[in-house]
Amino acid sequence: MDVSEVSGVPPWFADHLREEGIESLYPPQAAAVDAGVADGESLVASVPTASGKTLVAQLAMLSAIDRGGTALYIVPLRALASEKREEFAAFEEYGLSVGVTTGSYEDTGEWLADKDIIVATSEKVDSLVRNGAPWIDDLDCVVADEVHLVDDEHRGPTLEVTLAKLRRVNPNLQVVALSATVGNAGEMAEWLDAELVDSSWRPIELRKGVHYGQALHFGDGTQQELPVQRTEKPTEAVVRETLDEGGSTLVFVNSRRNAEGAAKRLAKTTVDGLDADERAALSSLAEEIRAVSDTETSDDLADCVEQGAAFHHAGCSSEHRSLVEDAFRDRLIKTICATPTLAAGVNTPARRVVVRDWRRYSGDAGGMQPLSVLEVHQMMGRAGRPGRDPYGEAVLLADSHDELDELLDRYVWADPEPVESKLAREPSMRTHLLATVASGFADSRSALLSFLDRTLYATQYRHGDGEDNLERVVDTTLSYLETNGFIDRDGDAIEATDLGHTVSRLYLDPMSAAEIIDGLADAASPTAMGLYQLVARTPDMYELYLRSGDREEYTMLAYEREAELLGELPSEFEEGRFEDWLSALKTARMLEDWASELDEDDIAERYGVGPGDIRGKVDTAEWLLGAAESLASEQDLADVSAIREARKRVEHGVGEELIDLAGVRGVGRKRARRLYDAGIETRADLRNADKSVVLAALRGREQTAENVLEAAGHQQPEMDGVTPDADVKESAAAAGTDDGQANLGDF
DNA sequence: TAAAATAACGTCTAGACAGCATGTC
DNA sequence: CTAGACGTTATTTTA
Repeated sequence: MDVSEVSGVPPWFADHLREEGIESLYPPQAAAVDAGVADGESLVASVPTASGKTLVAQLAMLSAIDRGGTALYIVPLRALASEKREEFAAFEEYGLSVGVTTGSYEDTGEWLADKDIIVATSEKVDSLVRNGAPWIDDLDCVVADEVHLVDDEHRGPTLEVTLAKLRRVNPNLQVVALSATVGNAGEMAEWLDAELVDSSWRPIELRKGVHYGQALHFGDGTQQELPVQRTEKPTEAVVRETLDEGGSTLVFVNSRRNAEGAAKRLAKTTVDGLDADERAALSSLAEEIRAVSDTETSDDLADCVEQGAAFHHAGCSSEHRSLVEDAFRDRLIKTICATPTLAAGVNTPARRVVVRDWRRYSGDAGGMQPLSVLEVHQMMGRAGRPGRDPYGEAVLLADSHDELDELLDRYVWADPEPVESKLAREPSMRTHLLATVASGFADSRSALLSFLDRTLYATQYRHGDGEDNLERVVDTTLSYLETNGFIDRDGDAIEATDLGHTVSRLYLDPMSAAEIIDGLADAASPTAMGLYQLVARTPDMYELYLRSGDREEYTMLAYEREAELLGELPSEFEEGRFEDWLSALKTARMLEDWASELDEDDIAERYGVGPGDIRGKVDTAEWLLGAAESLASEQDLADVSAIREARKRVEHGVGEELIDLAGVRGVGRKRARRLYDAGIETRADLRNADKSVVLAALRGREQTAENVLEAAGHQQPEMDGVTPDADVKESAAAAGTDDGQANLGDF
C-alpha cells in the first residue's frame, strides 16, 4: 500500500514519510490501515520489534488530531518517553505540538492541555487520572506501547487499570495497543474491543539459531560454520566473526558482574579491529565516561570503551547508558554486554545478538530459572539494523548436544507465552482499589467489581484461564484499607477518607503510607537516620541486598542506633522481618553517607553498588520523604521541618549546614562545601561575598564563579581583574578531587 | 623444591515507575 | 522443590 493511499491522516504526512524514505507501508501497517486505525478504530498490533509499530501509532494519532482531537502515547520507561518525543518532534514543523510528562521531567512552560500529542509513562498517566488532570477527559486516541508488560507483576496492573479508567472516562476512545508478539493477542483485542493485527512479518529477516561446537544451527535447519578457537569462548568467536564482517554484536547475560566480566574479555577481541580514527574517537568517549562519575564502574567502563567494548546495566548511571547506546548506534562501540535493561530500553539494533545466559537467578524461585520465551525473543529482536544489514542473526549458546536440542525447542521454535494479567495480587490491589475509589470511579463494592470487569483479568477469567481470585482479593484488600483508615464502608458503599485521598494523590502504596504514619507517630522530632530507615523499609523502596557479613555488621548498627530508629525493632527471631529491617538500615546508612558528603566512589565501594544505584536510591528517598512530609503535615504527626531537612539533605547530598548554599543554581555538594569552608555559609553571604574569596574557594574558575554569583543574586558578578584570595586554603574534604560538582544529574 | 594444574570452597545473583515545585555542570 | 559462574585458597601433580 502506498503511503498516499491512506485516508484520514493529514496530507503532509505522506510527504513527510517520503522525505524519510518511506514509500509504501509494510504489510502489518497496511493491515492496520485496513482495520481502520486511521479512522478511529481501536487496534491491537502484535508484531515483532522494528517492524514499524511506531508508524501505526502515528497513523492513529495524526488522524485523530486531524479530526480535531488529541492523543496520548503511553510508554513504560522514562528513557523511552524522551526517545518518542524526539521522534515526534518532526511533526512540529507541521504545526503540531508535542509534550512529555514523566515523574522527573515535565515539558516546559505551557500546560499540557494545549498539546496535540502527549507522551507519558503509565504511572504518570495513572497519577494524572487520580489528580483529575482536565485534559484526560478530552482524549480521542491513546497509544499503549509495549502493552505486553501488563504481564509484569509490579507494573502491569497499573497499565491495565489506567487503560480501563481512560476508556471509562472517554467512551469513544480509540485505543491502539502495541505489543511484542505474544501468545494471546486475540484475547488482548477482545479486552480492548479492538481489531487485531497479529503478524510475525519483519522488514529484515531475523535468523534465530543456536551455536554448538563449531557451527551455528539455525531454526530453519541450515547450518553455518563458526569455528571457536581453542583459546577463546564461543561468545568471543561470535563477536570476532561478526566484527570481521563489519558488524556489531549485542551480548545478553544474566548478571551485572557477568556483563562487566564479559565486556572486559571481549575488549581484547574488539580492540584488534579498530582503525586510528576509531581509537581516537573512543578514547575521547572514554574520557567523557570517566567524567560522568568518579567511581570504579565508571573507570572500568571507560577502559572497555577505549577498546571498543562496553557493558550496560542498571548500576551504570543514565549518562553512561546513553553514551554507550549512542556510540553503539554510531557503530563506534563494537559490542555491548548487557543485562535485560537494554532489551526493554531504547532502540539499539545490532547485526548479531548473542543470548549467552538463558537462565537467571531468582530468589523467590530459589535458583536459576529459564527466561521466558517472550523475553528471549525481545532480546533476539534487537538483531538486524533496518536499512543497514541484509539480515539479523540471533543466537543462543549450547555446550552439549542435548542443550542444543533443548534450546532449539524452548526458544527458537517456540511461540511466546500468553500474557497474563497480574491484577489479582494483593500489593497492586491495595494501590489500585484505593485510587479507584478515591478518584470517584467507584463508590461501592459492587461498583468496584463492575469497574474491574473492564480489565484484562476479567476477560481472561471469562475464558476460564484461571480461577477467579478477584472477589476474594478485593474483599481482603478492602478490609485492609478500612482497618488502616484509608476508606470508610457502610454496607455496600465505600468512601475514601481524607487520608485515603491524600495517599492516592501522593501515589503511595497504602502500605507505605501506613508504615510511615506508624513510624512518625511515636517520634516527635525524628533524626535523618531514623527517617531514612523508615522510608527505606517501605514497599515503595527496593532495599539493598544484605551480603554475607552484613548481617552481623548491621545488627550491631541497629542496636547502636536503636534510639534513632522509628518504630519497634523486630526481634532477631523473626527471620524475615528482621532481615528486611537490616537491609533497610543498610539502605538508610547509604543515604546518610550521601547526605554527609561522602564521595560517590567511597559509597559505591562501601555498599557494592554502581552510580546508577546510588542515584536511584537517592531519587526514591527524596520522593518518599516528600510524601512523608505531606502526610506529617496533613495528619499533624511529627515535626515537619525535620522531615524537610532530611529530604533537602538527600536531595543535594549535603550536611545540614549546607542546605541553603546547595540550593543556589550551579552549586552542588562539593562547591557548597568549599564555599562554606571559605567562610561563606549562606546564600546571603554569597550574595554579598568578597569576589576574590569566592574565586579562590572555587579554585580560580572564573566562569564558574561568575555563574554562581549571578545565580545567588550578587550585584556585580563579573570576575574581570579579580584575583583569588590567597588566604583561602584547600579544605581537607575538598582536596584532591578534580572538578568539584558531584554529578548526579538526570539524563 | 618450586611452579603449575586441579580441586574444593565460598560468594553472589535483573530491572526501575511515582509527588511537588523549580531550575544541574 | 530447583543453579551456576567466578574468584580465592588448599591440595596435588609435574618438571
